[in-house]
Amino acid sequence: MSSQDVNSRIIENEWFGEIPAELSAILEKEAMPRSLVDGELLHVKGDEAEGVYLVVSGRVRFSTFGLDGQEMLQTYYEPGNWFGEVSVLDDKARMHDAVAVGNTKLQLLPKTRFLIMLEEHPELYPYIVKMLCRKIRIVLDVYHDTVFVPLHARLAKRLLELAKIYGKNNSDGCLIDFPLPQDELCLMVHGSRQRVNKILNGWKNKGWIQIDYGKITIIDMSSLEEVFEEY
Amino acid sequence: MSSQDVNSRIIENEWFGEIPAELSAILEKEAMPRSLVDGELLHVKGDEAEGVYLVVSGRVRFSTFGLDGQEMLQTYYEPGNWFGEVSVLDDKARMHDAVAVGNTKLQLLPKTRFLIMLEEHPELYPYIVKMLCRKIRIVLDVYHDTVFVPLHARLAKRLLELAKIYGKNNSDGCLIDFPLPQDELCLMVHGSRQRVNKILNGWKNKGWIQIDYGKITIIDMSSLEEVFEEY
DNA sequence: GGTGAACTATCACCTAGGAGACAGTGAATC
DNA sequence: GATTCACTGTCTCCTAGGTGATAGTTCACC
Repeated sequence: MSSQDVNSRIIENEWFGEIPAELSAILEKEAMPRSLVDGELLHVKGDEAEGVYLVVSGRVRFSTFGLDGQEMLQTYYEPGNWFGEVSVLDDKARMHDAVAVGNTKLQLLPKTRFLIMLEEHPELYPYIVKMLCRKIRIVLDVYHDTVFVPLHARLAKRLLELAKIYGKNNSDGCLIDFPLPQDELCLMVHGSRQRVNKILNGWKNKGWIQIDYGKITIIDMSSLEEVFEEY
Repeated sequence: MSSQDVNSRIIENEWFGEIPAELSAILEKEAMPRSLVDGELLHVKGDEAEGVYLVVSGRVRFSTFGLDGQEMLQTYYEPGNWFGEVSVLDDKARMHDAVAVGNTKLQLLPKTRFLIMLEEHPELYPYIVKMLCRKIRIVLDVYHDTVFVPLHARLAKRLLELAKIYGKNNSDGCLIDFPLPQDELCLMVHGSRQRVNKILNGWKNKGWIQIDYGKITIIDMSSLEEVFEEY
């Protein structure tokens, strides 16, 4: 809805930078390295939490599945992001499947070490709390959208978000510099490939976007913004 | 999905009891009374947070709206519950509309007082953190359901949850002792009145539930459980 | 005990969007 | 430069579930 919301999901992948030096120092120094090959499963929904992970290189895909095997892509974690705190903080099962995309290096800070760190540095709590609040807002926002906002508007919104995270401006417009086959986009907005393709082509014909093999370039941002603002 | 999940939304309305005596003492003593008449608006989405509220009597309805005015009911807060922490903790806008149902008495603990209390009692942080984690899990779970789970299964799930919260066992079965016109149920599961009615009548004909004016009694819990476990 | 408001029950119809099938096209690999 | 595979483009058909209209019930209140 508001352009404020548009930013929210992006920040999710950026909060690592906000954190006080202490925490990132501990994370980077004390964590144990962990390597995954392309497609390797880090954990599945229901697993117990080992700890908190920092992505060093590669990418981690976070998703859940319906009973019919239908996937819902939650997010990707990129180098510099970290993830997995919720299950550590509340000592409950993981809520997503996590899979490496490309050969991936992580740093694992074990659960107990993370919790001890919090005890030793209670001044970190406000940061943790703010992060959790942000996650609540993000999820509520996405939930709201999937209930109220039609597919084409969700798609527009998601493209704009991707552009903000991965966008590279070039002569044609803003290229989303991320491997983005349309199937992938479908999983993000939870629509069928056929529909998503049709909507994208509609926009292409209007000159709003450019579609290449595995790449999308946004030519007319403001038209896309209108699409979801007026859904 | 799992019966674990079924409980999750209930706990949301029960966590007040888990909180250490200090916090509830402060909340109950230092908060300022606030009275609302039936239907009175406490705040809307986008408002700045005044503080944290404790429900003393009456009920508060939390919901959001789509552009077309379509309502989505998030939850009710009952006497003993408190709400509104997220916006206080992260100092951002409210995410829901809050409306009094029936004449309602609240206690308001102003934002600054709440934050000072946290500074003075950092030992409360773990509780706050766990509560936020629970909220994340609840919202993710509901989100997952609305994406993957068909209406009839969501409805079954919701009825069982309501039965756990408001259920009173009597000779017929488990009466959901809460003003529950079918429109209300529709807002909760986000389905149309006609569909919900049809599904309910299907179950009535199978003898699983009993439908009265504004009341539903669950006769056969396990059949309803199967409905959403096998959706 | 009569009237109106709130609620339940069901029609018939409509629409968004999912599913299957299959053809075309770029791109990677040998 | 031919083969294969991943990806895009478009059909056609199908289904879940929304909408509108309308009638019957229950209740609350005068």
